[in-house]
Amino acid sequence: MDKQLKRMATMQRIQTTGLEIFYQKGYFNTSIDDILKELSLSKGAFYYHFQSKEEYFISIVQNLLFRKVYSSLIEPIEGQEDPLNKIVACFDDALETAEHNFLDYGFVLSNFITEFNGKNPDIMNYLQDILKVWEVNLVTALQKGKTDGYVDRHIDSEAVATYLISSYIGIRTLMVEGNSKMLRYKYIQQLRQYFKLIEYKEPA
Amino acid sequence: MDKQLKRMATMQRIQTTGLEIFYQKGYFNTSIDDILKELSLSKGAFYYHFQSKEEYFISIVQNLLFRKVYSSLIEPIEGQEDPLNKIVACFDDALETAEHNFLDYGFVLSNFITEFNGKNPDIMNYLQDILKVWEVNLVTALQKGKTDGYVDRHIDSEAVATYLISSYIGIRTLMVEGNSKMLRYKYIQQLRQYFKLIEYKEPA
DNA sequence: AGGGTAACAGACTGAAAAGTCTGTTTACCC
DNA sequence: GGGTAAACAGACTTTTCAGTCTGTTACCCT
Repeated sequence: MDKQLKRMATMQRIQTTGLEIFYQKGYFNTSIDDILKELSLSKGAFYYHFQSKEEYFISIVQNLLFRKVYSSLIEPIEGQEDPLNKIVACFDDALETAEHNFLDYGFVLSNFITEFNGKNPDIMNYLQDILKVWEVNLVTALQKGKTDGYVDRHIDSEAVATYLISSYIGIRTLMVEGNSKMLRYKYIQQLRQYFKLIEYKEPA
Repeated sequence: MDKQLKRMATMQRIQTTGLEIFYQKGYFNTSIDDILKELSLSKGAFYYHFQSKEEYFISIVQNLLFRKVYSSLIEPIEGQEDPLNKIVACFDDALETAEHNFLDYGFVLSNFITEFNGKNPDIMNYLQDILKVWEVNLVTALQKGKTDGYVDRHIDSEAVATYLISSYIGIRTLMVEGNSKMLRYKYIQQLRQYFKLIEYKEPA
């Protein structure tokens, strides 16, 4: 195989597996050996490609996590008509993947934010940047919804975006306890209710 | 000092400091030595009172965390008239203490749930029990609100309770990034909006 | 007052984990 | 096909940490 390609492939492999295990066990509770065992790879290989555990984790955040959050939670809404329904559909999709124990990257993100809060400001910045992109994009979608006649002009888009993200993070935290199907159903139900307040009303 | 009292006092001291440091640094990232250094106490003293780090943590959850969650988030609502306004006031209070970097126990709880998820089922049970008590109590308050004429009879109390807890946990996760005053304001604003849907409406 | 036990001190042990270093294999180039 | 550097293997070092163990102090009871 081409060496450049091989290098890329190996790094990808190490990062992908790392994200899964860091998510499952937490950063501080996961050893490099845990990941290498899963990969049947040696220490030498790892430290050939990455300088340290921290630099390795940051590369995962930037390369994998950011892109995944973008493609699963931002792109499906970006530039679309009818933002409210798109948001509901997008959140519901993400929660469904979470139900089947796959990675739900919005939650992975908030999980890491919780873990690194107050412990590693450097990593926190990278994580919060993703959160900001998400928030900015929701605000943009809501504003566009106003001009397109889908969203009530009087609402505070930033407040709504904040409320949306917080409720999403919260419901995913609750979903870890198991009864996730019911929780998802209840959550989406209440989200639709909430959106009734926000949607454009025909002027009387 | 009476020996029994001294024993209680020392254990309390160890537990209180432990909760603070575990919250700040995380369970897995905190060593017993960290806590003992803060207390100027020895290993011998610690292991005289507690069997292991795990048993120690569980005692903190049951003795301190449970009671604090109860007194800060459950008791203020329990049995009161006008549950919706009581809930807003209670959440606002808790978020205000969080702003000043004091311990907000609802968040401490969800923090630990995030940290122990998938890692320690035993501890998870103790944590989720607290969450259940919180939820049950909100449901009860909402139901009582229905009979007392404060809450719309058509709402799904369990769904609302779930939504409340999740949004609270979520907003606290977001508040770690600093701009907490604004976040709190936006959150409470949207919460009031949401409650307009739920409150009792005079029959036409 | 002094024996006994609870409460505590702190050195020690063993395991785990991040990172290093030296040696080996594999792929590319001439 | 042999030289070279990239890619990897794995033993080793150093630190950290949970838990142990032996010794010491403080308090209580008779």
